[in-house]
Amino acid sequence: MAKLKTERGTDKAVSARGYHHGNLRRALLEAALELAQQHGPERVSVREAARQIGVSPAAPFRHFPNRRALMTALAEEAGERLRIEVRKSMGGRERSPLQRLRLLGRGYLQWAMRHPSHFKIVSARDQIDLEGSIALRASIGEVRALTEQMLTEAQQQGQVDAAHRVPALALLSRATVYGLARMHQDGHLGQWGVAAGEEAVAMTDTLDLLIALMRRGPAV
Amino acid sequence: MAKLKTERGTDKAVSARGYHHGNLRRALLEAALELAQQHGPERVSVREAARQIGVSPAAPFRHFPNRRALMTALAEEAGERLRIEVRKSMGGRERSPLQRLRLLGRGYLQWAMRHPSHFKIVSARDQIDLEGSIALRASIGEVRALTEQMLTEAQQQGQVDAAHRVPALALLSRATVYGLARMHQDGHLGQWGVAAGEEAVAMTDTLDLLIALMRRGPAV
DNA sequence: ACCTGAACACCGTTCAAGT
DNA sequence: ACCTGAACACCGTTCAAGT
Repeated sequence: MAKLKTERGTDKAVSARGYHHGNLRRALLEAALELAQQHGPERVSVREAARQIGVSPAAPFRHFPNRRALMTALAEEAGERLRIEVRKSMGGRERSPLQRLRLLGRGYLQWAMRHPSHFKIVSARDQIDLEGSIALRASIGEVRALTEQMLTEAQQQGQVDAAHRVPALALLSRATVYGLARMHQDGHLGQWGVAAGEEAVAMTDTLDLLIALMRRGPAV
Repeated sequence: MAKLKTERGTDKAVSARGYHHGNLRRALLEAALELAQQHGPERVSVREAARQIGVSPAAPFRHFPNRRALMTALAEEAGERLRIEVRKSMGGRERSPLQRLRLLGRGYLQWAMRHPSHFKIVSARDQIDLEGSIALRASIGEVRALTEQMLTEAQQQGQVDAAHRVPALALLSRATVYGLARMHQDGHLGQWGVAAGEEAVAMTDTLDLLIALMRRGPAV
């Protein structure tokens, strides 16, 4: 059996009592995520996380300068997962660019629906420090790059009217997908005629509608 | 000169000292709004509002059962203003339905940009009780009704392809506008290639792009 | 009818002191 | 190097008591 190692490379068993915890940083992130899943990110408390781990209320501040830094670290992990999910769902070059853009959006929407806490954390701008996080900006940046790439290729292959600017098309795509995910999260879909349980189909149908509108009609 | 009356119909001057405040409810809403404008809605504190008014920390709870009810009341006022603004910006029937839909969206976006605190409050779902507020749901409902009405008329007049379902077109419109307003509020526009100071034009350009895609091209 | 004072159970954060 | 204990300045909310 392979030896389990802690991050520092010691072989000391993690479950032993009496030590200075060993990996409090990791434990804090996990406890905070669990709290976010239970009551929403805005109600994650550093003290409560410390309490659940069995450590003093001051201990977390050795690993995170403040609450916001904890939440930002959580958002970085969530953003990375989203980035990976989106990449995976697009598939490879055997598909058309517009089809891949659609799958990108679909992957984003499905991830947001399946992992509401994670999505809440990445989009909880008032709780995290987006400007200060290069990791988070990099994750978002890759999604944007992929979006623009698909649109550029779609125009080159005549799937999308080249009269429209790619950055504008990308922003429209992003606003639509982000708006749908947010409406879902904020509980607004019901107000817009989506029956309970029909959220998933309504969201993907809306995305499909945008893709259909972008697709160049039969040549005149 | 007309006599100014308080809500209870007494003529007692509001500025007099020593009374049981007279209109604490109104004063709380104003203090809370000011705090929201200063540090964001999530940092509005009932105690701080009471302090600024010069009343005990327990007094507010005579007028609002809890903090959430205060925030919801604030959101109701903001939602009503948004509804009025949107109605106004649409103009009358001398304009085409699709043009009016565009103006509706534009009015929404401009209001969100000009009154960021108010927009933050209406969209701060975790701080307010949307389900419990008929007023707020009514404001949102009217915006939705207007959106669907414009799209129905646009289809009848041949401006929009009748092959697409109106509720789907309405949801796409809403998601786009809400998404743009949210991206602006959440500080995501910079990440999507919008230069500082160009937010307003980028947002309306994106809306215009959606309207252009919805408009039926020259008949085949 | 409306407000105060005091209390309770919470926060985030700091800092000296312990191991 | 990492954590504790105690403290400080805050919260939201309740409740008896005051006017």
